[in-house]
Amino acid sequence: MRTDTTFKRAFNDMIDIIGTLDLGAELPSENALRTQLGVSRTTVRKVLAGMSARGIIISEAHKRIIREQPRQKERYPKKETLAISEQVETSFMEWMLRGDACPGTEINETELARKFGVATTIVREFLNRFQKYGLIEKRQNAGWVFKGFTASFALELFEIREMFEMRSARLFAALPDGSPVWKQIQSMRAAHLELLADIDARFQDFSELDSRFHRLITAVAPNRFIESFQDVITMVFHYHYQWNKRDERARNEVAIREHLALIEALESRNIALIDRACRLHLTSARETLLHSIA
Amino acid sequence: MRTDTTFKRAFNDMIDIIGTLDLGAELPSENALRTQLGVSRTTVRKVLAGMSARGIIISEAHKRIIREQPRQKERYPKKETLAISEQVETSFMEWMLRGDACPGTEINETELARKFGVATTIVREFLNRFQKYGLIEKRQNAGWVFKGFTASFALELFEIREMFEMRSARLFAALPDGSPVWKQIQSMRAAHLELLADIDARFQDFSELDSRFHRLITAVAPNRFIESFQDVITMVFHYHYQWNKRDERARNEVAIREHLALIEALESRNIALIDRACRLHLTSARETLLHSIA
DNA sequence: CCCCCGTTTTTTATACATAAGAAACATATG
DNA sequence: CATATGTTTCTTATGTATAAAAAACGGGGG
Repeated sequence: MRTDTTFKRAFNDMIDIIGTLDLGAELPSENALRTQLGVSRTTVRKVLAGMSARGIIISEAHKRIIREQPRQKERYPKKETLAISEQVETSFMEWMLRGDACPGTEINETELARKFGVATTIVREFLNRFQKYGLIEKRQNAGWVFKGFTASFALELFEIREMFEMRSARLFAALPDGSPVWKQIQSMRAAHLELLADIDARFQDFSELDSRFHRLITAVAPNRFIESFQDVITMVFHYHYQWNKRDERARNEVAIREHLALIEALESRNIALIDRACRLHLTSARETLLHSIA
Repeated sequence: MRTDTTFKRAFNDMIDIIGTLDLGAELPSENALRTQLGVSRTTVRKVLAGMSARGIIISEAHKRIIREQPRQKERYPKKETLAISEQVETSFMEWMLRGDACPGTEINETELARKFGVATTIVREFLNRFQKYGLIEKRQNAGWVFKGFTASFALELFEIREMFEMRSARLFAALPDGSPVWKQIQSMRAAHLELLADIDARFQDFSELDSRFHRLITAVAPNRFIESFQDVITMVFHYHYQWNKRDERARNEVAIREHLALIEALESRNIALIDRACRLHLTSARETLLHSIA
C-alpha cells in the first residue's frame, strides 16, 4: 500500500544523469548510482529495470549501455514523486490558508482524511508533527483545535525570532578575522546585489536566499532548538506568502536592502550597529507579516 | 482494540468521589459527574454501570443511591489507567536513560514495538511527537537516530532557557504594583519556605514546585513557543532525575534557596539584581545537570 | 580481499479494521 | 421548557496487513 514515489523521483533523476552522458556510454555501477541518487540499491535496480524495459539502456553481463536518450515525456509527473505525507502537508496548508479555517475551528482527523483522500493514520501523523508550529493544539481523547494564523501568532513568533537572531548576530560578529565565514558573508552580499540588480525578473528567488542568509548567521553557533525554530519560520514564510502575493516584489526589495545593511553592520563588528540593523530588519518583516494577515 | 484506560481512571476517581459522600446519599447527575471526572457522559455511564454491578450503588428510577463504600482493592492498578501511548513514553525513557542507547544509536520502530509489546503505529506516533525534544532525528525512508543525552544537549538547552527566563523575569518585574501576581509570588515564597523547613522529608516535592514557579514567571507574558519549550525542560528534569537520584536532597535545597533569592530580586524590581539572581540559578542548575551526565 | 551484482530478509509507509470514548439526538420527567 | 437519562452515530486510539524501500547476505571475478 506504500506508494512508489521514491522510485519515480529516482527515475526522473536518472533521466537527468543519462542526459549528461553520451550514447553508447557505460553507466556507473549500481553502488555509485545509489550514492548519486540518494536511494537504496534496491530502488536503483528498479529504476534500471524500468530503463531497460523502455529500451533506454541495454543490460549486458555486468554492464549497462545507453541505447537512446530518454524523452522528457517519460518523466513521471511531479505530483507522483511526492510521498503521501508530503501531499498531505500541502493539502493541509491550502485548507488552512485558503481561509476554510478560522481560529477556534475544531479539526477532525476523519474528516480531513476524507477530504484529502488519504488514510487517517497519515493525517494523524501529520498533525502530530505539525503541532510544533504552534498553530494547532491537541485535546485528550478528542480532536485538535486550530488556533489560527493570527496577529498574536505573528507577534509571538517574532518575539522569539528577535531573541534568536540578535544572539546569533552578536556571536557572528565576535568571530576572529581569519574565520571562513567572512568569505561566505561576502559572497552572500554578492548574491544579494545580483538579485537586486535584476529584481523585477527574479524577485521570487528571494525567499530561498533569505532562508540561506539567516541559516548562515545561525550556523556559527549551532543550537538544535534554534535550528528547529528556523523550520517554523521557513514554514510560515513559504506557505503564507504562497497564498498572499500582494506587494511581493516591493517587500522583497526592502528586505534585500535590510540584509545588505546587516551585512555591513556585521563586518563593522560594532555591536550597537548590528543590533540596530537586525532589529530594523525584523521589525519591518514583522510589520509586513502583520499587515498581510489583517 | 482501544484500551479502556479512560474508563478505569474514571472508575478510580469515582471511588474517591463516593468516599466524600455518606451511605444512602444520592449521587450527582450524570452531567455533573461528567464535569467532575473530566470524561464524556458515555464513560460516566459505564462507570456507574460498573459500580452498580459491584453493588456499590443502587440505580433506582432516575437516581443512584450509595449502598456501601467501595473497598480500596476495587481500584484498578495504576498501570491500567495509563493510555498505551503514555506507557510507551515511559518505556522509551527508561530504555534511553538506562543507558541501553549511546549517541548515534539507530532506532528501529519495529524493534522498539516488539521490545515494548505494542503496535508499530504507536511507536511511530510517539517518535514523531518526541522529535521536538531534540534528542532524536529522522532520516528519510529509514529509521531514527538517537543523538544522545549529552553535554552539548544540556548546553544548548540551557542557552535557550537562559534567554527565555531572563526575558520573562524582566517582564515580570515591570508589572504594576496592583497586579495580582505579586500576591501569587508571595504565596510561592511561602511554599518554598515551608518545603525548606521540612526538606529532609519532603525534598522530592521540589520538582513539582520548581515547575510551577517557572511557569508562574513565564505566564505573565504568554508566548506559545516559550511554553512549548518549557515542556522540554519539564521532560528533561522529570525523567533524567528519575534515573539519577544522586545528591537529590542537597541539589533541591540549593535550588530552593536560589528561587528565594530570585523572588526577592523580583520584588525589588531592580533589573540588575534580577539578572544576577536568575543567571546564578540557571548556572547552578546547568552545572548540576552537566555533572550528572558526565 | 574488495567491489559488483543477484537474492533474501527486514523495515518503513500507508491502508484498513474495530473497540472505546465522545458527541449528537431523542425521549421522559418534574 | 429545562434538565436528566436512554439511544444512536461519529471519532479517536490502537492493532494488523502489505507493497515499497532499505539493509543484509552470498557468490563470483578481478
